[in-house]
Amino acid sequence: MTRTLLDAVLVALAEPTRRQLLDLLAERGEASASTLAQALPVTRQAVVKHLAVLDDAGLVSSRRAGREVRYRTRPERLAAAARDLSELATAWETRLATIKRLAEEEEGV
Amino acid sequence: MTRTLLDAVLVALAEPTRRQLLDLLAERGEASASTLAQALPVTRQAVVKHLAVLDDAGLVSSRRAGREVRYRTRPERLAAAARDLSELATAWETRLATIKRLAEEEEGV
DNA sequence: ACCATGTGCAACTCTGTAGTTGCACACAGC
DNA sequence: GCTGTGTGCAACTACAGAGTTGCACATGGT
Repeated sequence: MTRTLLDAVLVALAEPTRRQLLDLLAERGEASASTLAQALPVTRQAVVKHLAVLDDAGLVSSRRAGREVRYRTRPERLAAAARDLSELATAWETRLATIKRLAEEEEGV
Repeated sequence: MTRTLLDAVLVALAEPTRRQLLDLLAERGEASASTLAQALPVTRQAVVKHLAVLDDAGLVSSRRAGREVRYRTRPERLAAAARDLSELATAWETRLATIKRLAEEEEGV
């Protein structure tokens, strides 16, 4: 189970500002913390912290380009998280179907 | 866009205790707050609050049975959230692919 | 060498919320 | 009727994290 990683993704996505950052990054392809901060009602430092959380969750990656650090999204990681949730949903459905079947059997006896 | 609903789901799932509650519910099919609290290191009241959050996100439903209230998971809502995230991932991928193509064209000039 | 811009680190404030306790009410069984 | 157990509501505590400010360091351009 990639349980710990999925947890990190969910925590990262639970924050509105972080989702906004991801939107901006998806839009621009690549951007620095300073540039992103200009488009948001928060300081650069706040943006840096959010990007760190997103990085821990694997949702963004960063590279140095001269004196600035550029971030970009990592769609595969989000896709993986989506798959994990989908699997979880399927597991629940199966469980509920089994319970329903058992209930009907008991009723039949 | 079911953006607001997806938000609620993400916030709900970001909490470890809430995910545990969902696990327990998926396991048992149906359970009351008091019963669930016995399996967790928190009080019934804490469980009730968490269940309220999960209910707001549409991840669980409840029904009265005599003097107790029984909760169960709603797999369709989780599945829907998974689909939304998947679509988002696809959108990012498309965007990145476009940017990459543009970069290569410019390089070609 | 100097200046402008971008980043990194640390300490601080403050709001949200997870969790608690205490008590009142509701229902099932005796 | 009384008593168990389960639920509902309200006030409170406490901690995590979102955001800030201030300053030091690094890099590119002139």
